[in-house]
Amino acid sequence: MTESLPLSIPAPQRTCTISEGTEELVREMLVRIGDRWSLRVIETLSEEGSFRFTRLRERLDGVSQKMLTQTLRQLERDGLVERQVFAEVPPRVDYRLTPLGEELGETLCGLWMWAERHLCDVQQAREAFDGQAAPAPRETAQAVTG
Amino acid sequence: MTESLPLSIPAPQRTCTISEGTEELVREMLVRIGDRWSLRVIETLSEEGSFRFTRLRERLDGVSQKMLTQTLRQLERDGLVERQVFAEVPPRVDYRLTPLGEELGETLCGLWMWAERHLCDVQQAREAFDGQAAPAPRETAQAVTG
DNA sequence: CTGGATCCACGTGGATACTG
DNA sequence: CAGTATCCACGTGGATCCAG
Repeated sequence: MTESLPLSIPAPQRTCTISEGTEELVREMLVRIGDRWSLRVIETLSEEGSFRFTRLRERLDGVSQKMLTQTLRQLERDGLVERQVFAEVPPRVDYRLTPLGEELGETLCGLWMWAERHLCDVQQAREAFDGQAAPAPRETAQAVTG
Repeated sequence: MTESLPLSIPAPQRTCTISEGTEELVREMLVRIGDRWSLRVIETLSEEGSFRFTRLRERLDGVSQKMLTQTLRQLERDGLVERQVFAEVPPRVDYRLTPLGEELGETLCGLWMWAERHLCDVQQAREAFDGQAAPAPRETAQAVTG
């Protein structure tokens, strides 16, 4: 298990060497894009470029106005999404991914493919876990004798 | 970003659109490992192999007993973490990553490196966003004169 | 059309007490 | 030592109303 440290980081290139903050940021980003809508926003914008508010909301069928606004604000704050406001009547606002957001989307692709590869594995693991939870007290189910 | 990817990912140009269930699973996994402790559990187990409950809890200083148990259960349910119960007194339980969990950890490495590369970018974006929120009504900051 | 503000339901995480 | 159960605080997401 020491042949490859998956989560250890080789060598930072940037001047901001904050190994501490990196873990924090990773978790923050996971939480951020793991919320109900961010991932779909990134996916949609990544595939089809620019979207205006209402059009985007239609695409993410089920999202409330508040949540879409909130989601877009958070993504914008992290520099992942860019807002372009047109001084028109009625108001028009376009949203699109920044280069930073696009790169994150590409990075997410690795996770995407992991999920695709192991979708069945996870589902089976869950079924097995849930299945053995009911019939037996599982605490002693696979107890090892020495 | 093909040169820095740890996995043999074929350089996606855009978000890879796959099946419905995959997106759901991706979001689930993001939420799961994005919670307060899962990422650290995976990281710790990935780096140092097997851990028993209390030892692991010491490592994740700050985690409550309930949350560690809950976190481990969820990871176990998804087939990412394996439990080994010893029928001893006092009780002993060892936790370690499954191959599936290790592969996920490796996949997460891509995200990790993204965060490392763009830690400054994100921080600056946040400062810029928060900074312009107060002084100006930002809605008309980059408005287009149509 | 865009989106801020408010009220509310619910899930999650933490502290504590107790069990095997 | 490992784990369950309970109570509680808080954040998050949704519905709705209101404003530019």
